[in-house]
Amino acid sequence: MQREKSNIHDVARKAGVSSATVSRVLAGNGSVNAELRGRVLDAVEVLNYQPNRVAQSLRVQRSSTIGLIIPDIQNALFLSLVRAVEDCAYAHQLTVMLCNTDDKPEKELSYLGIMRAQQAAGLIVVPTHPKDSDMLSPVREAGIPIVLVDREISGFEADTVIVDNSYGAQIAVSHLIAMGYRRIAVLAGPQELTPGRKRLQGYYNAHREAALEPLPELARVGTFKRDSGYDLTHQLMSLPRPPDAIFASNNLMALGSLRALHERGSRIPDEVALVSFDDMPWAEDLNPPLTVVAQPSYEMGQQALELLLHRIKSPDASYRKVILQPQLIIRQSSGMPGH
Amino acid sequence: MQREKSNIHDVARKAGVSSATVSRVLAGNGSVNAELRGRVLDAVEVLNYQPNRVAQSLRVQRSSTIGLIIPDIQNALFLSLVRAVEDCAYAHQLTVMLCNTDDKPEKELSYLGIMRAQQAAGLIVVPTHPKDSDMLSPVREAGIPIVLVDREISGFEADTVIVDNSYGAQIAVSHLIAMGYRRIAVLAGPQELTPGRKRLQGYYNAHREAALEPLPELARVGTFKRDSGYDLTHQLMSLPRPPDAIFASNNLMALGSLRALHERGSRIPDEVALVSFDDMPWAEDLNPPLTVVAQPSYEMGQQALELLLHRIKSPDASYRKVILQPQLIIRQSSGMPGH
DNA sequence: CTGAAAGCGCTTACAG
DNA sequence: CTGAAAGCGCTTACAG
Repeated sequence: MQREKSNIHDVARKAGVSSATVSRVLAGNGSVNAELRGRVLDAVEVLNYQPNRVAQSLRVQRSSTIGLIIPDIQNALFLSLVRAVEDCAYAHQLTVMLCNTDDKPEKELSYLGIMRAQQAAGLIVVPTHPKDSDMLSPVREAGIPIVLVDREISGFEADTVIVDNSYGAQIAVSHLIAMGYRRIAVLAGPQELTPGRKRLQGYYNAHREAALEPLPELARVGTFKRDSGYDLTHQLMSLPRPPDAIFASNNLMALGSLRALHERGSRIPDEVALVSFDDMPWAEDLNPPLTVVAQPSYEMGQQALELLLHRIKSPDASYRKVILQPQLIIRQSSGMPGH
Repeated sequence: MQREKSNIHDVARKAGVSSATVSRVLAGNGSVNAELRGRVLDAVEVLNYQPNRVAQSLRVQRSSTIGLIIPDIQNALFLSLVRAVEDCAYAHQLTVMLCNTDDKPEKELSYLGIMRAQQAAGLIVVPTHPKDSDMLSPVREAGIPIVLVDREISGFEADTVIVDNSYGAQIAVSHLIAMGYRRIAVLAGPQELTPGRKRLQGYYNAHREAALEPLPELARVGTFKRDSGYDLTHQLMSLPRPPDAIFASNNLMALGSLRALHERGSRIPDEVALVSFDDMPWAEDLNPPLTVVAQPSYEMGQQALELLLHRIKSPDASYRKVILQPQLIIRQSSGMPGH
């Protein structure tokens, strides 16, 4: 049982070499005589030595930790994203620091400071606010690469991974139109951020394409939260002429909407259809199974980490934007079995 | 725009004091003359100085990061746990490193090594294997406190947060018995770990209490995964005399079971009831809304962090075990509307 | 190919 | 109350 932690000098002493040589062997930098290398490796083995990452980080001025700054892990989109980032990071010997902002700029700012103090190797961030550029820029200028996911920020060019939001919303709504629905409501997200705005645009685009006049009272703007979807749905269904279909702009809103519809005893999709942006692993088990526009969230995480790794290696390369295609998955909440 | 990162000496120079004084002011250790303190604070402000956490960690031989080692964040139980730990850690100026083991001992071992190299302030771990003591002990002996969550490990006494698993399973199964079900199947988890074992015990206890003979062919042992719940349910329902109720030992198994039942067109709960261990935020929106035994998972995370903080402060205090009570939440999957 | 030495940015006895 | 100095464990020019 090796109680005392050994450091590089212990290894050096045991192997009869200098600590520089130990470092070279372990890092694979520079060439080392085969015999010395063998002695070093033996000593490492015997002492169960593992380099101290903190010391390494201080010395090279960069840690092997990446910060993952997202609104909330309880949102299925980010859940899958987190898993992807963690998987890829693990494969690259990086660790990930999880930061939930709850979409609050002050929390984001706080985390940004911590990540900087922590010398993060890089950051993957879902910005909380259109003006995030002000807090993101100093961090990047301090030498920490940043890749943006899900949302774009004006005045802050950066490596970015997004989904074609307006297209996604459009295929969802077009599908509803094709199924015969004509009074389609939209539960829109915040219009300050790209996903909320683009998805609402997609909703209008689908109407335009079908030469349908969108009904102003059926377009409601809320937040990407469960409660918002819940409240908005109750409002909508209390209208003198309620909608015959609802397009929810994200998974949380859809869940809230579903809850409200169940409370009212609305039959889905006979009385009102429901389609959601974002897939969830349990979407098929909901009542009824939910038609969704799935974002390739796992892939988004993978791509984000790849962009980040590339940026770390080549700080001056030009920025890349990866736009992934969402996909319509038709389940029962948008069928019209009664027709 | 402060491009260059400033260090403690820059601040000291600007304030006309030594770096030791700057350190004292910022850390709040030792008393510092009010005027000097003011000058330091001003300099910090002007230079937008933030102490380098890596250097701090190296110096004090302990980082302000805690490692959270769980099987899989996609499991609703751990999802909520992670959120709780992150919230509390944030309140205590700690960051959390997320590590998914997929219940693979080799991944756990690897992460343990990394956390050690990272000088983690402490670890919250859901052990993957009954023999985990062998890998956990060296880490603890190296000075990193560990608190166990969800599972206990023989030969490794430690601060622990668990739920009363056998009680939870028992109230779930007793509820089914009370509802009139008599052929109750159990989808049991791995018997090597406490949750799987205790929940199966609870299943038997409920039968004993009701003076009912459990039917051997209805007790199936699998893994805590979706596929396992799915496969086992298909097997069970293909029996000459299938069960009239199923108790799933965790949320993932329940989801798999639900899927299988839907595929077979089994009517729930008329034909077969389903009760699950673990609540999920969307359990009420499933088809049908799922009766569950809810673990207070958020609270488990809070408690775990508290135990850890206490352990860090008092390394030699005696170990504490927190046992939380699960709670039965009756929804429609266990009702018998047809009777 | 190898080693002695400097230094990353802090904190904390130690001395005054 | 304050400062000079040592040292945490590494890596990497630099010299040989």
